[in-house]
Amino acid sequence: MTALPAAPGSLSERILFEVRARILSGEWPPGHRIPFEHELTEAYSCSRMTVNKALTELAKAGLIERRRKLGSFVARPHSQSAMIEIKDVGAEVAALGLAYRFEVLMRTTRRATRADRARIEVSSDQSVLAVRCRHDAAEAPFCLEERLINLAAVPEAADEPFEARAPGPWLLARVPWSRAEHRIRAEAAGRETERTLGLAEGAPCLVIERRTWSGKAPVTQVRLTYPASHELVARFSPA
Amino acid sequence: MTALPAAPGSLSERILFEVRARILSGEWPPGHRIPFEHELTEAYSCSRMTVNKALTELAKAGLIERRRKLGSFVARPHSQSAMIEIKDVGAEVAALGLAYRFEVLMRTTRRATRADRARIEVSSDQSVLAVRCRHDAAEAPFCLEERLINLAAVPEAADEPFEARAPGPWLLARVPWSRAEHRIRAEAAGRETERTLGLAEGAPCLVIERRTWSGKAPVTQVRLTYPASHELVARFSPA
DNA sequence: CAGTGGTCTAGACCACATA
DNA sequence: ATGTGGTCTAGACCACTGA
Repeated sequence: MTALPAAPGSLSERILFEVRARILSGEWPPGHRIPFEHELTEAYSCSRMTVNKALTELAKAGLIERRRKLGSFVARPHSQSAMIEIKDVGAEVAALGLAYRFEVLMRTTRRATRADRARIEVSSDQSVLAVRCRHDAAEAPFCLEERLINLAAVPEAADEPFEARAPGPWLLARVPWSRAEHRIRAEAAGRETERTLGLAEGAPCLVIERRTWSGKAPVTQVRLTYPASHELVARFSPA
Repeated sequence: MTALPAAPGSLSERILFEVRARILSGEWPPGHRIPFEHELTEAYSCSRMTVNKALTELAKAGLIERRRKLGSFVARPHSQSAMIEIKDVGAEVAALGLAYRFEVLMRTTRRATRADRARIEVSSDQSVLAVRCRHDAAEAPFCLEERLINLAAVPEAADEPFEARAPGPWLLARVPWSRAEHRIRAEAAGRETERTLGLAEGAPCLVIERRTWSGKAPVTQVRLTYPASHELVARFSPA
């Protein structure tokens, strides 16, 4: 085993970092059996719990696979997968260092139409609140938000004007969400979008749709439309 | 405390699930102090390590914040953030149940041009391999791949024809990556893209750019262009 | 059957932040 | 000074799985 750079904090973290470094550097390639727990216990002069904590975390991160009786093995990467973070629009603009504001363009309460029910899982006799917002960065249109809120799940929303806070953060502070589904795609701007965001005809837009549930109850569906200049960025390291 | 549904597996997992259920249900709202470790130790008749394991995981997932002397508190959600998974193109097509094939359209080795260096962090005297591929699903164009490979980091790539395996999986199996950066945006198709994917002029496309490093060395940069019909989908639950 | 990981215990010492 | 969490120990029992 070659020398390794110093590692941080606790002992179990150090073990985690050093094993991970050997995997990522290729010194321990996929399929390689890493030392048994009792061997690492000796190597680091510590108890098995400490080693186990590090290896359990590596296993949860998908870097190793553990098999009883056989040992722990460097995992073969299954998919070139990665994770990307999708932030709240206001926070996103603030992170860019730009002045943020939003304006509610439309706000209607209605029985769920057929189109609504395609967007959010409510029955036809339930009421939804439909909101359309424009988010601005540095006084320029930044994003169009089209949202449905299930009033059966969030009855207080019926009386909320969304003047101080945009619907997104308002809901976030109020309803604990347990599940979300995102869809991201490119789309040509429709007439409504062109007008609101000041785009040319058929300009490409980035569309993010998010549906949110609390337990089994659907809470909200939102469609965020950005001009093509907008980028989603994500940095990701394994584990 | 109200009754809770049965929970899985180990005791520490049960504790994790039950505390999380109370947070997600809103029974313990943001800012609420959850029981001290020694209280949960009593409630579950177990040792502190077992409780600590569950709470440490909740803290790492961002659901609670722990402060010495004060206790553990339900976190106020900072950003309406979520994670999305980006798979390998071949795996993606296979997951759709469609026949997959790919074709290498172009393959050139060259000293890094100015344009190359904007895409991947190499110096002007280093060589890169530029590859263009078309990925097909069910005999129809699915995705255009434009890739640069840093030959200083992956010299074997110079002699690889990418006939059996596409560059993505080939690299994945060969180079352990430690860091990746993704950018996702909408774009109007250029002339090259229109022709390769069979699109109309200026059709909106979803573009995913990924840069990958192994340690500090840049390995590859890839640009995947999809027609607008393509969607990225992600389901996400906290923790 | 033997050896691995999965989980838990009952204690311990320490750092840290409040009071 | 006190009480919390952060970490670790030195054992233990069990389940699984290959030989």
